[in-house]
Amino acid sequence: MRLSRYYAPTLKEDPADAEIVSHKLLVRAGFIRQLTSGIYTFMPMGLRCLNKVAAIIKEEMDRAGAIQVHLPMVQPAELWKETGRWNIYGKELLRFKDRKDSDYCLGPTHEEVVTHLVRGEVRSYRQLPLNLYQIQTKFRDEMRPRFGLMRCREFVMKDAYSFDADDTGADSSYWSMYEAYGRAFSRLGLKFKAVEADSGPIGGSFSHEFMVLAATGEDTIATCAACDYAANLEKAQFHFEPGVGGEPCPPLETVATPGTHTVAEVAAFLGVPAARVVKTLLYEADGHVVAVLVRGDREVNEVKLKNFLGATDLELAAPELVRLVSGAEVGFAGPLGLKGEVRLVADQELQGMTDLVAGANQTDAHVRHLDLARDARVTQYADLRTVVEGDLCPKCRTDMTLTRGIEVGHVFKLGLKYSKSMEATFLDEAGQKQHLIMGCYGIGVSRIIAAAIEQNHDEHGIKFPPSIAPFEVGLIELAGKDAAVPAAAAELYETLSGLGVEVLWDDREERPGVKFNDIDLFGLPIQLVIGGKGLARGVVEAKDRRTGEKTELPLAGFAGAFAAFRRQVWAGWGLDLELV
RNA sequence: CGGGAUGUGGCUCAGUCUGGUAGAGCGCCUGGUUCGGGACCAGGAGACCGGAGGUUCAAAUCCUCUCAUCCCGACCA
Repeated sequence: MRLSRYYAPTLKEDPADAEIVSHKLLVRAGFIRQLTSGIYTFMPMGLRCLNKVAAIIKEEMDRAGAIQVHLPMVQPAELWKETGRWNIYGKELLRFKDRKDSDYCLGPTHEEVVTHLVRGEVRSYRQLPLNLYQIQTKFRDEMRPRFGLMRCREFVMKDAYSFDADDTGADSSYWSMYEAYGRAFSRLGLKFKAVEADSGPIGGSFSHEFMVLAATGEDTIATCAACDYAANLEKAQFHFEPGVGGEPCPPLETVATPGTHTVAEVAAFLGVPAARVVKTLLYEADGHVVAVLVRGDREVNEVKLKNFLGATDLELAAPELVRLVSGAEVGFAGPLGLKGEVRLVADQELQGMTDLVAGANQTDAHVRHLDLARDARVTQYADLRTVVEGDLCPKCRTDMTLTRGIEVGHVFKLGLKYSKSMEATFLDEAGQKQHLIMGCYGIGVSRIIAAAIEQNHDEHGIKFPPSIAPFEVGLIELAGKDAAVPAAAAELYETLSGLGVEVLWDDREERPGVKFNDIDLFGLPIQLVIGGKGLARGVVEAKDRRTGEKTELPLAGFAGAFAAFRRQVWAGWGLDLELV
């Protein structure tokens, strides 16, 4: 492709509304333009990149035995009412009416549609297992779209849905997708990690997220350096050593602690470590008030709490409710003397602890010398806190570290949730009616582009892994007055095209600096520069965008020399040219 | 949905406090000189200052309403 005739307008300055590097670079390099909040146009370069990513994912899905379909983006409300999600999905589901005043929505996901499709056609266990996938534009009316392609309202996603006759089969479908995802992300040139994820209220099943490691990630993951344990912080467990138990302490007493609302303030005021302060949080779980106790230096993990309580709806109690239940301003709630039916649960670390400080359920007062076993009526102890750096790995008891990640894939064993609500059944070998066991598997195709850039860039621009770069080679011609150069560049372009290499040929009448900067910005993995001086010596300059290393390739026998250089560039990315 | 901020040529911004009829850099067009890491000179095009209403002799500037975008938070198959 001749750049002079292409459409890839670049910008010298960062766009004002971009915050993170991938967003800035995608706009500057002319890959995308925002149309409105969370909705982007893919320009030629961006589209090529998107297609590259999609093609690799498609190949790996096909290899894993999934079959491609294309499901409608516009979906009737009836299907969503069957599963109850029409009411529970919330505002993220963009709803509208057609001319006949019927309700519709734009598909944020396609469980209803595939299940509907399959229940009409699959009747026998002989037709199973079945795995259908699509690569499609989804729409979720996010409250706060942000970060360019990272969190859009309109985005491209690959979603697959498996249907199995029995649990063993469903597990096997799950792990087959898990493996396919690993292969796909490797081929995409990403540094990633599969982590255990919360399976939510669907229950009983399991789930993994595929995270691209990057400091700007929206998720935090806990990883073990020694073994393969890795989990989303929402889900992360740790090895717990029960304490030896506290010494007996003096009787409970109430002390005035005026104006001390936070744990830090209370600890400082009373001169005790934060770990000896009990943090009491009041939650509303499905309409019931629950008081949750954790050590003052810990954070409640709401996912763990929700799962422990078996609640579908969990949120921190509003200030008015806190005042009603504790009889005090926010900041002074404690385990003793809460009013009404309040369930009292505590983090396991507090079990057996004595001589603690806690809120007194009176404004401006706390209690000290609290012995939970002696003074309070804790219903249950459980792991309710969020993992922190240095907690021990639940598998091998090594220190864990916390890192940031971008979720680019999620595999999920759904079980019977949709097949039951939508009556998707088949006849088993015994002629018995059974519900299909489902799994769903998503990959954020457009988000992968942003993730790849977050992971691979420098001050000059993007560094694309060769497998997803819009073009593999950027060919810069530096003509000057030398009429021989354009001709040589044209010949080089033909040679490379003949080898099946995609080349973006900068044939513009621009100064060299402009060309170098644009090609760096685009992030094409291989740069070739042909100019008068090199041509006179019979060489082209080649640069590896990732490392910045330059070498010269002879024009005589160019194909061979290029092939070697190319293989080396791919290898630098951990990619095998022949396999991709 | 709460809190904060911003809307001025294609892009990045100044001007707003203290009203007097719009400016810079980049980009674009023409000509010339340049030509291996974002050139220089000369000339030029391009903005009803997000929108509506109001105050005033006079509004980008002050007031009211409204729309849009971004940031923080809550939320998140």
